[in-house]
Amino acid sequence: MTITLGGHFADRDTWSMQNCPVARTLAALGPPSAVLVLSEAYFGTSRFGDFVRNLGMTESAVTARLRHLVKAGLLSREPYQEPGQRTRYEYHLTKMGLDLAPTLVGLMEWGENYLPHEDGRQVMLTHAGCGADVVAEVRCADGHTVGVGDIVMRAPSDAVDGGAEAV
Amino acid sequence: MTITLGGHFADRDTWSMQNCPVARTLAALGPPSAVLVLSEAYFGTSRFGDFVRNLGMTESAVTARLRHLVKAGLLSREPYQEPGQRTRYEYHLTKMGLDLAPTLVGLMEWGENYLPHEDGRQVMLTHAGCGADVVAEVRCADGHTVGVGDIVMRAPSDAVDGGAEAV
DNA sequence: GACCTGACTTTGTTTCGCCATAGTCAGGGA
DNA sequence: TCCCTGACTATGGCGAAACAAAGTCAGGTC
Repeated sequence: MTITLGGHFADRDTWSMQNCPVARTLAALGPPSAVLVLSEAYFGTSRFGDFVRNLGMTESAVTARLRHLVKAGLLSREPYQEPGQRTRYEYHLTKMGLDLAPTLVGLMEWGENYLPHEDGRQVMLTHAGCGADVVAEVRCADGHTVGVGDIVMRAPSDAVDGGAEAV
Repeated sequence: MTITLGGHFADRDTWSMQNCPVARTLAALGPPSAVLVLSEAYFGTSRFGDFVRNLGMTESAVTARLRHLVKAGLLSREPYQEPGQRTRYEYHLTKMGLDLAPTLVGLMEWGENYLPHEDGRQVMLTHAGCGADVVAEVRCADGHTVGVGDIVMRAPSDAVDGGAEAV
């Protein structure tokens, strides 16, 4: 079961993965440790020392990751100042960073479902509003849950053609 | 806006990212190139030579990535034989691999939304059943769309307590 | 057995990322 | 200015990953 390649993408041999959107996103993110830094930001961590302590990474590695994520626009670096102390900076998720929520939630759920901690599941994500379990899903704009086999990949111009066919 | 840390996770200083589910998933996936290999499998590619050609990676790199993904259970290695030819192997997504769809779709959408190709958006994912656009979303079991700020992270035992409070 | 060739292994090189460690910078207060 | 210390820089070492290139393996057919 795979994504159906339609229109422009129907012939797999005629297009390249080079510079595909997934690759572009991965470049913006950086190495796996960057994903962990981003996760940490999702958990509310914003200060340098806390990232270092919570992630168990060295200061130089955290510095490099944070810098890259700020440059990529996923985090913003904002000054703060405790009374009587110097100006420091916090790292906050930008809208760009927040929009990776399905990806992050998907990674977390997958890990809990397939590679649980030896003591079993450790993390539940729930909806503050209603208490129900939270997951990342693939859906369509009409609200259907879409399996991989029901996904069609096309070019924007192809989509227009598809609409014409529906008429 | 971040995930709310509840119950067991409320005090950020008392738990560690070490061996968290996201980290476990990332370890199972491997380096960014492994994500591209997995994406390729989502596009329907299954044969060694096609992975190599479509990804523009060397044979040895593809070999290493495929082997790791098979070992992690995301891909299965299945024999096939064209008439008059030797037995070869195809690499197919397992259920474990398929369940990373929200993550993969999220990466793709994010890339198209924030880092479009110079010629603009290249990829549209649509629902074969109704033609509507497909996206990865964070939702709760009751069907609500959940923003990051409305996500509560708790331990499974906490969730039980939460239920008691609701009563 | 020889041949074919897809798939994989090996080797050397380069690059990158992370670590440990030492040192420097920066922005306040005293 | 000095002191403090959070944040960052620099350096050397190591491992992983990817590449280029060469070589080997494996499962058929003839």
